[in-house]
Amino acid sequence: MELSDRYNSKDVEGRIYQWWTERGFFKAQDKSTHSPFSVILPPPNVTGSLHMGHALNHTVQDVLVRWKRMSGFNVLWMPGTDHAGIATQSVVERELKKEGKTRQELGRNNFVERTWQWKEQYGGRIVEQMKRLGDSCDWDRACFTLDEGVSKAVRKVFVDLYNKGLIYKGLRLINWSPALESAISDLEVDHKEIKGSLYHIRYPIVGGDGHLEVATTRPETMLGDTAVAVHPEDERYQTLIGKEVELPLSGRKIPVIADAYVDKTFGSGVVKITPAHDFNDYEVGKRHDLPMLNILNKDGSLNEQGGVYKNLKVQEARKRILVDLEAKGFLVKTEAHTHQVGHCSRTGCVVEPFLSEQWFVKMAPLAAPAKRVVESGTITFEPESWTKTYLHWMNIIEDWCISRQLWWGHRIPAWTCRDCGHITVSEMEAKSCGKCGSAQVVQDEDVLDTWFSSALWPFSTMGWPADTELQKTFYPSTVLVTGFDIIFFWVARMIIMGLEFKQDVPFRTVYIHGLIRDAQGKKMSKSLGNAEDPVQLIEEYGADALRFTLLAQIAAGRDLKFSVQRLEGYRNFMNKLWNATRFALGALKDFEPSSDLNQMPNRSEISYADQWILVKLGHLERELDEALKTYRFSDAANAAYSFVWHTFCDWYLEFVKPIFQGNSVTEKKATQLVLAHVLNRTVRLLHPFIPFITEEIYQKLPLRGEALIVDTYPTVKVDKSLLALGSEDVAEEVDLIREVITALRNIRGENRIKPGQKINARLAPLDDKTQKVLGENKQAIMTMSRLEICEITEAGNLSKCAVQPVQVGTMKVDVIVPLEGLVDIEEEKKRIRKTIEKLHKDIVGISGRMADANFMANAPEDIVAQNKRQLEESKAQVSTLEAALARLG
RNA sequence: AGGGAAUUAGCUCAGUUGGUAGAGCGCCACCCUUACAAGGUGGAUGUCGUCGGUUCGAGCCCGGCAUUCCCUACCA
Repeated sequence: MELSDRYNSKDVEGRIYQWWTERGFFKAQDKSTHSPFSVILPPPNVTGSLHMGHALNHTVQDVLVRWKRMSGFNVLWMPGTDHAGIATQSVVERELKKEGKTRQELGRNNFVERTWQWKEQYGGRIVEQMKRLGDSCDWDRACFTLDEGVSKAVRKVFVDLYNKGLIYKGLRLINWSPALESAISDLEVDHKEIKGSLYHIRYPIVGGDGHLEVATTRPETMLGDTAVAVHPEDERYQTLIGKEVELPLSGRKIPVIADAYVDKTFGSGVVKITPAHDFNDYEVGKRHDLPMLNILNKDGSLNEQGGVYKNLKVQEARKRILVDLEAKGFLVKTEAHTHQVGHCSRTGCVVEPFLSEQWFVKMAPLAAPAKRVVESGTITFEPESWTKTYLHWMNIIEDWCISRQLWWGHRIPAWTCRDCGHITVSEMEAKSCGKCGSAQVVQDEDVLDTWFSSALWPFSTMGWPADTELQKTFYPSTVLVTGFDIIFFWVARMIIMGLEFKQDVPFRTVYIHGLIRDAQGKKMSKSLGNAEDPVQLIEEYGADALRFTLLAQIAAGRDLKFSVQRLEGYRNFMNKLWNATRFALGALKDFEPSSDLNQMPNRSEISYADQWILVKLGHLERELDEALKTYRFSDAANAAYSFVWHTFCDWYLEFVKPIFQGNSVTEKKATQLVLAHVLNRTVRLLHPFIPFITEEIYQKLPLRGEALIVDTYPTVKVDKSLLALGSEDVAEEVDLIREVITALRNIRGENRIKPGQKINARLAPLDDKTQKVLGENKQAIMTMSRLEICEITEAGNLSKCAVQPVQVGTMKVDVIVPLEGLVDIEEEKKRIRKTIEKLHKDIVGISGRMADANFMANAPEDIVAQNKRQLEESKAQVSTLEAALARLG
């Protein structure tokens, strides 16, 4: 069983994942004596492919899920995919277009059938990509938002809300996407800054010879003007209020009204009012009972109200109207003007405010309880700062337009009676009118906003409205992990629906992570061409490396910049771990594990280094536990990284080498046992972060259970017997040894002594304890600093010597290297002077403080004592160094 | 306009209760030392944006300012 000297993720990941799946390790129990832990995966669009945002989002969830699974919880990670109304419909329409067909030609039923076929064929792609990343979801429970069960929930919710008067149909001004020929919600509108123009236009006053000058960015909407408005207190126009003006080009007469909405200082202080095509004007129109004149067709062209401009698209009509206005002398001037224009987040087209019959959810009564559960802390946001944003939004929430003029989605369960016009809303197909009994009923053509079904996801996936064991066990879920961009689309609406239909919140904690940006800090997007493909990166660097890169950088709700360079670094980390294992397995070749995995060595038999690594392992376990509990993933990842590389590899394995090469069988056996345990424990600790490599390693360990993924997660509280073998005191002693070795290496390095050249050293301990510790670790010091002779004795003559004082806790030693015949003395003088300078800086600072009566009077005793000690020691070290310097001549 | 966040080494960022600044990458020097050159050892680098306040003591707490970013809402 030879391991290659490079970790090759490609050989490992697919095989391991398949094995986990076959063994059913991801499965949740409907009912269990173990505490539940559940996470609902934000269902990605079936049309989608995995992007870096998913990679980050899923990695976080997988870490939590694996950590809890190993900690003995009954874990459910509920996966699924979203039908994504518009996105999916567009994909299929594009396909049809290639065949020269349209969905209208196909007809609704055939089109929907065709879309299902597309979903069956391609919809699984993103799921496969999720598996590449290592997502340990309970795949057998995977749902799709158009599944029969989920659809049933959707219909029930719709009907219930309708019966409660919380869903209504109404003629309203809504955001209309001409490209989709559908309504979209406020949230689906992106405001972009556009450099446009402000046109000043004359509206002649009826029965007078003057005119009013109106400023507008959208001259074409004047065809739909039903008034002009001035501020009620604007002196300039007092006499005109109540009079009429004539609409240029059409000659239609409209009133001059007064409304406080008008800003006297902007433009001319006169506003044209187009209630059917502007949200503010709509409100003004309602206040003044103005006619609402719709001038647009569904595709964004002008309708018959447009007169000679009929059938022209908005942009074209605008140009023609401007030409005509100019020709007839109505256009006063044109100013450059930048303003915000709404764009459809799906198609990018300019959104038109459009008067149309739509279905709405009345939000105010539903939002109130959803606000309270956050205010009261029943649901907490992590990081907490999002609470404010959430509450702010809930305060200004408007009714939610839920109907879409699409074919792909949940069709609205409402039937209109041809005879009496009554609307029958029903979970089952309505065969007759609920009022007059007529059989002439037709179902509403529209489908529901995709987010409507998403809002029910936390319980619709668990079998609701049926009363299932699954819901009893796992609802509410424990934590929801998502980006801030869908707090309002999704999180808020899930809270609302959960409270309304389950009488309980859908989750306890909302963990919000940031966005992934490129190395320059730009948002990753396909159109910018800077989007990294996670699947490609997994191919090249491995899923573990990618996961670790994301985890190491994720800081509470802040965006993170992704760079391949960093990914490479963590790929190297995987390799480091792999090679450490390779070494350890070599050292454990003749290791005979006891049948009892819990068998521990005797404390008296294990080495200093063994005790030290166990102490450090305990520290790591405490750090990881703390970090994971508080969602500090980067802290966790960094602690793990540092332990593996800088504690385990750099020091422990080096300390242990002489033992394995030595003659003491007892010592060797004890160290083997410790090494085997430490390695086992390390991969268990790292598994949630880097599941593949750790499972692969685990399967090769002499000490192991059946599968790492279901082994227990180590904490300082469980399996205490191993960690109890470490002693903090001994660990400090090993830290002294490390410092001594570092001092010797420093002397070598700075004096340019060749790594291969052995040198002699004198260690002058300044107390008995240090003397003993040095004596017992002499071999390690000699090996790791490449010494020929190592004397532990008093300092003696310092002539022609490099000197470095070392101190850890109360232990102190001067590290001395005779340099006779070795090096340029000047180099060593420089080195010593540098150290003295550093110490001097300390001394000046501390002496200043000690001389300050205020400090002495107010600072706590231990701080004063610490300063005092530090000062004395620094002074002592300086005098040693100065003596050495003097002897160097 | 309102709200939020950020400003620490060349770059990306940690720094959880105030007690003399850390990591990774990059950089410099030396080394293919039998786990790993995707490696080892050593080294250099910071008036912690700015001004003031609280404190014996501030990267951290408070206030002002500057710059940058994000969100929400909009001026026709």
